[in-house]
Formats: sequence, structure tokens, C-alpha cells
Amino acid sequence: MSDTSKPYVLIVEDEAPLVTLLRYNLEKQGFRVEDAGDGGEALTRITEAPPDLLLLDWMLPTMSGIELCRQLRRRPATRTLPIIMLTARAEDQDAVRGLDTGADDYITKPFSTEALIARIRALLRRAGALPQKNKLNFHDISLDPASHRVLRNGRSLHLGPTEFRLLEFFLRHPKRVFSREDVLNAVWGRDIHVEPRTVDVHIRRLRKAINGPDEIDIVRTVRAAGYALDLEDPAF
Amino acid sequence: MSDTSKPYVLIVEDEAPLVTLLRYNLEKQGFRVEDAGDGGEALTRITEAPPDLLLLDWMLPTMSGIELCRQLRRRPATRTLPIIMLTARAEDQDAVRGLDTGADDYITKPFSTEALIARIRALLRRAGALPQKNKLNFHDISLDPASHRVLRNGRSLHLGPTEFRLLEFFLRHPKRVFSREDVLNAVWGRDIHVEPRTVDVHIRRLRKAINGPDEIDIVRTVRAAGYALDLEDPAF
DNA sequence: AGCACCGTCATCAAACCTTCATGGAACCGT
DNA sequence: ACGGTTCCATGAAGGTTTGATGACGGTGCT
Repeated sequence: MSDTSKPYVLIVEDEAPLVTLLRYNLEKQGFRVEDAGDGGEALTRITEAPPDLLLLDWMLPTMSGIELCRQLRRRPATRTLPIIMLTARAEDQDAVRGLDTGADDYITKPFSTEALIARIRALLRRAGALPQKNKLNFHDISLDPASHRVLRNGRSLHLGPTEFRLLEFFLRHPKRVFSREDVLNAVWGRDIHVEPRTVDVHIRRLRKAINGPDEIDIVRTVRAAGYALDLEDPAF
Repeated sequence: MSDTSKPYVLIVEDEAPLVTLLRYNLEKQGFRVEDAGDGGEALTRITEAPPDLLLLDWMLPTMSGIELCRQLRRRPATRTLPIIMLTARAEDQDAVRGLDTGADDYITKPFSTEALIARIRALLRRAGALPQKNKLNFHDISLDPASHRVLRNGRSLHLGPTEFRLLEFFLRHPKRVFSREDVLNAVWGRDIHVEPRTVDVHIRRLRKAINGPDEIDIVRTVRAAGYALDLEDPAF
């Protein structure tokens, strides 16, 4: 659900000609396509902007496709990311299917473009079938502007008016860092004179309100820059 | 986002003279401008081609601005669309700000063109639609100015403020050598007095921060000249 | 009055920046 | 090749900045 327009497919494949072919066909079908040549690059791209679907070669230079797949399945953020494995005919199909790679589907090289597109559509349909309401959410927090309610892990939170608007603002622009001035302008209003330090205090109140005893802090402090609604470690 | 050329601003306002005025000023500032006289027309236009930013009158003939705003927020495609509300002075500012309209900013009529332009630019910058290009990368490093994050091989790096700005600067001019003076001017600021040797120390800290155990050093020292973001071995 | 909330301030600890001293590597002329 | 010189890498020290936190007084509402 990264972009509003086209579904974003990331191809992880080291054979350049195959990448070119795939890119051409997928783009013709209205997908946005990016590619990565090895596992490391793939991890970087996925972490910075998770695709809607991953086309993953079984055999890769540095990190194998299986290994990458496992790593992705280990992270909550990518646990449900649809993955299609590309395998060579030589490889044992039963192994591919049986091994708990965590891939959602696989296809044997060589394959027809039509078959691939069909599987991609099927997976996307399955994954995209569970869209969101008019609520804002991030990680395990959900805010409903209409009913003015905030939930974390299903339990209801009580926020003061300012904390509520603060959280709402952050939820509308997740993972983005805002300076205290930005926050003041957006949450308090433009022509109000308030000390920038006041933001600190409300951030603290917000943290205290939303962070239970065993829960991670989803408000990230960026020294000399501001605050963001984000996880400290993007792998989680 | 939508287009590569000019940012596209849609004005939803029923007072024709005001529309004319706004259109004139915005187009002079390099925006592409369209307008809609009521909520229904606005919805149509937005659906067929979502603007980069919406200027929305609070009071409208058929569907109120608030209602339109709510509807837009309900759709995934327009959930994050930047919206600036135009309100009359009479209306209660607190209500405008507090009510869950979902607007990103508001401005009170009558307003100066400068103020409006400033807010539009601020919002567009935040939304990432302006020249402010997102995500710089080089080799296997990726830096996102918006979220203030740096990744290498998928893992997140922690940089101090100065190291961050330093890396950002180098990423914007890869493979180019800069003297210590150049770096000081660009990263520290022009009229700051700091010993050129200090650059060494920060380069070292940057190296320590970004270079993992098995990773190559991306910062190249050019004796008697300065530093560059580059691979030591030009063997690709 | 009692309550919930807000803005400001003082304080403390951690993170950070700058400078300096030292050692070593690269470079130069002989 | 050799000594001398220039330049860079590195570690540590001292001082500064910045954010977290707790407390306080004020305000509006019930």
C-alpha cells in the first residue's frame, strides 16, 4: 500500500536480460517496477519502501533468495509481504514447495509472462482485499477521527486534546521527522505564540499515554531535528 | 508525485473573483491551477486527476468544505492529499483546528498572497511533491532526508547530526572531491569559525558509523585535496 | 471547590562537538 | 634508498548543546 496509484513490484534477480524482460512486461501491465541485483540491495530497498509484491530469484549472488525470504518473514513489517519465488526447472520442485521458505507462490523458469502476471494479480488481490477504514493507523496504534478514539493493541487510550491532535498529525505523516516549529504550526496553529520546548512536554505526555509497560516507543526523537512517528529499529 | 513538471493546485471556491485572484497569483508562482465551484465538481476532478494540493473553501454551495474533506480522507487514494482550508474570520478558529476535518492547514480570509504561497510551499515540501527530492543513495547506502534515516544493506545506521549532514552533502555530490574548506562551508555554514582539522574527526566518525566489519569504505581520502564519497577501487 | 489540562521553567544526564597531541603513512628531493 | 617533511588517522579531554523529566502556577469547566 505504498503508493496510491500503481502497485509496486520489486524484482530481485541477477540476470540482467531477465530483469529487462520482466520490467518491460510488468510496466506494460501498469505496475511500477524496481529491481535489485542481490539480497543486500533488496533489503535496503524493501526497508526504505516496502513493495506491494516481491519477485524473488531462488539463486542469488551474495545472499540466497531463501535467506532473504526468511529474513523478511522475521520482520513484522514484511511478514505478510507477498512473495513469488522464481526457480529453475532443475531445482527440486518438492523441495521448493515443501521447504518452509515462507514464499506465497513460486513459478518455474522458463515461464510465460501471462502465467506470471496471473499469479501476481492473484496475490495482490488476496493481499489487497483487506484495506483500511477511515481510520489512521500505524504499527499497533489506531486512531479514529470520527469517534475520537485511540486504540493500541485493542485497548483504549485516553489522550488529552492536544495529545490527540499531536498523534493525529503524526499519523497523517508517519515516519517523517518534524521540527518543533513544524509541529507547532501544524498542531497548535500558525499565529500562536508558544515556546518550542512546549512540544517536548507534550511529546512526553503522548509517550506516557500511548506506551504501555511492555510496548515499544513509537515516537522517535531525532536529535537536532525533531520528532517522528516511527520505530527506533526499522527492522521491527 | 503526480507530475514531474509543475505542482498542480486545485482551488475549490465559489466566489469567482477570489478564484481569479488566486489563479493569477499561483500561476505567476509557477503552479498549475484548476478550479471547481462546488464539492461535486471537485470530487470529479480529484478522482480523474488528483492534484498535488487542494485549496478548499470552508463554506461551499452544495457540499460543505468539511464534508468534502472528510470524504477525501476516507479514500485511500486521497488520504494524504495536502489540504489547506480557507475560512472566514468569523468562524471559530479553534473549531477549525480542533474539529476532525483532516485539513493539513488553514488560513483566514482575508489573507495576503504571500502568506498563502508560503503555506502552500511548506505543505508541498512536506508532502514531497516539490523539487526536494527524496532518498539519496550511493552504492549500498541510502539516506532519506524526510525520515532522517540512513540504511546500509538494509540495516539502520545511527549518525550524529553533523555526520548526517556530512553524509547528505556527499551524497548530493558523489564521486567529487571537496577540500576541508568546501566541506566546512557547505556543512557547517559559511560564517562559522571552525578548524579545518575538525573535518577529519567527523570524517572518521562517519566512517566508523557507516562501515560495517565486512564492508568497503565509501569515503575516499585524496591527499592534499580533501575527501570524496567514492569507492577506493574504481573496478566497479 | 475540584478536576483536567496547558504552558513554562529548572535540573540532570546523555549525546555531541571541537580541539589537541601523538603516531604513522605518503611524498619529496637528494 | 634515505632522511626529512607534509599530511592524515586516531584516541582522548573538556566544554557545550540538547532532550527527558518533574514540578509549578494558571485557566476554564463542572
